[in-house]
Amino acid sequence: MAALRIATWNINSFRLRLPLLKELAAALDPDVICLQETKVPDALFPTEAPAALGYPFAAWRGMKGYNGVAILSRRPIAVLDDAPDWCGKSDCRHLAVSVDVPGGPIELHDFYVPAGGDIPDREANPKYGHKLDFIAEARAYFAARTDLARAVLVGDLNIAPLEHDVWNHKQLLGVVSHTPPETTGLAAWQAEGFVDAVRHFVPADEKLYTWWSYRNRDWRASDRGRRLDHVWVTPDLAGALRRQIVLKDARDWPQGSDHVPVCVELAP
DNA sequence: ATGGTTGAGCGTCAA
Repeated sequence: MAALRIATWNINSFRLRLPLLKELAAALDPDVICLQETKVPDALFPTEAPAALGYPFAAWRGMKGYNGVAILSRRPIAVLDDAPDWCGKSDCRHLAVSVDVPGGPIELHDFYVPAGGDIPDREANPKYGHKLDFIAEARAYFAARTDLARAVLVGDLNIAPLEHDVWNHKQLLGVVSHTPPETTGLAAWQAEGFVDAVRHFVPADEKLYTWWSYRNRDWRASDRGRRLDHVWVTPDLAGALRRQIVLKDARDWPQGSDHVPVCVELAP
């Protein structure tokens, strides 16, 4: 096959924004779509929807109210069920599949890392502690995966790791998503076997965001964004990277998510 | 420093 396009999007309610998935498919023509914050319990998942969109292979892991991940694919997938129950919470933040690709299967991980609350202090805010623990567990998991190859990791990692992944580095050093414990933790996780597929194309000194808060009156004018959504690949796939797309226009879709889709094309 | 907005699902909680 010529190319494999993998998109990731925090959809912030699968059922509410199901119509926008058609826009996403039209704009990016992805072979695989990884979603986060589906906010739909498995029993209520619209099981016919993925095929109707042109993605006959799909897997989902959801719960009531919060979290939830899903993967829609044009190519056959098989769920990999041997990953840990992260932080022992069974909270539907991770889904891993093997994607059937002519050059050999690709191991694909879809993550929704805890947002971590508002106060960057483990004692005052357990949600921040949970976030740091989650990152440490993920790092340890991939450190133990000495067999890892042809793998792609995507998702809303809820951390903007680089200085130019936020609109104001100094001002955000104390804001959850850009604090040093988070950014160093994420870098350590990535260093266990991945390269940043988007920064592979976009220089580190160039501002790049994937999320703009709902709380700004004019998100484009204020442009107080953060790069929270990521695509990583194992080094053996780095040479197969062809391009990246951050679909910024999706932030203006009617009743859109506060995150925009990120897409990477590979020639695996 | 604060508040600003959105979604799930009907209380507020989470983001």
